[in-house]
Amino acid sequence: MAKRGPYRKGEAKRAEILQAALEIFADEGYRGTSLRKVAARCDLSLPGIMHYFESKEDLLTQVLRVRDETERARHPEFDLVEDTLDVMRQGMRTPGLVELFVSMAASAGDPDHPAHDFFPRRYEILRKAAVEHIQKAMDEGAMRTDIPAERLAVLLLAVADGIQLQWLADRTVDMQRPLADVLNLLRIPG
Amino acid sequence: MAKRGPYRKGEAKRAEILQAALEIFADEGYRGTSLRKVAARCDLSLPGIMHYFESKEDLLTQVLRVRDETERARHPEFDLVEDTLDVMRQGMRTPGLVELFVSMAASAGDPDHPAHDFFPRRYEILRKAAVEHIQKAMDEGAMRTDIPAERLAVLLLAVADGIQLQWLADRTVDMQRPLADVLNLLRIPG
DNA sequence: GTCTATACTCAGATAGAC
DNA sequence: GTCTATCTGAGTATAGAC
Repeated sequence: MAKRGPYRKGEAKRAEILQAALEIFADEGYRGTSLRKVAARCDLSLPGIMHYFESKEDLLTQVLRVRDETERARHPEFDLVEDTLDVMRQGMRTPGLVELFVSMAASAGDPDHPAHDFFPRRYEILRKAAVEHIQKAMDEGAMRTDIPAERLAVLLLAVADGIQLQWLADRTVDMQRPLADVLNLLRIPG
Repeated sequence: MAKRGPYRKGEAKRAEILQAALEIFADEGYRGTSLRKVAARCDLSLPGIMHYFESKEDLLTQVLRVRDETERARHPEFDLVEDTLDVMRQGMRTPGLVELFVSMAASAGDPDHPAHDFFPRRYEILRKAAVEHIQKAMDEGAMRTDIPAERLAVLLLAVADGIQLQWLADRTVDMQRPLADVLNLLRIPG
């Protein structure tokens, strides 16, 4: 399935553009970052970029995908607590990407938005992974079972997302604390 | 302090514009709603609107303010549980406003954004109100005290915001459940 | 003070040459 | 595969009528 010639180069360029976009949004924040800036960093014109992507929103959606994949690669085996906390730490280093994520989440409600499917899928994956680990903790008797694992997963994700919103407004809030707090509430004493 | 003549009319028009904007964003969603549409609904030209507001972002910030005030007016005396749940119900009826809120939260990180102060202030107010009620519940022995009220307030707000993000992606998720779940976790059994 | 008309700027998107 | 040139539509800025 190894591609040859121009195809290979195209894929590489596509990846380069996505990486450039990710860095620029990370560095300069979501607001006021245009595709022309991204183009400049790739030694390309705007149409040069549009050759590889259907639209700006399409490009940004794929930036989110790349970021997720990068994060996933950093965590070969998933650990509910440690990994979630690490994602927060990662976010604190790249506010622009958190802004991008939140902004896209707002627009992706529109069925015509290229990220319209991305978010539900993403939540489904995260929820499923969380449920697994919660269930395991329950089986081990380390976690209370009076609320079903599925509901706890939704709750945990909500805390993780919600604290990021507060953090965007006030960068002094502790992003890790609330997560630790809910987890403690769920832990069976002893 | 009653104003007269043109002043009065100006204030009225300003309010009318904000109301129109609120309705259009509520009805048609955040994405692809332009100020020209808002202008049309007010029988005004675009510059006519800009006479009253510094910029689009300024206008939208004030829409958020109006919405908050409307909500507050619906709840003369604040009740932590019931009111938060009611705000969720309100949001379910107006997804476009939730999108607007989230989108603004993303951009308002920029110090130059007109809503840059709005969000921290808002969170501070909500947190303070929440702390008060949590403290009262603690004093009454109805809520566990092993986590300080201030931290619980942050946690509760995070759940409320976070569940809205999940709901934007998948409108079948239960927005009230997670809130009810954390509150149950905090309640002292018996 | 209220508002329109006009014009300008900059973003993303598109056409077509090379 | 990439550019130049252009288009469209958004927000914005200014001049001036009423």
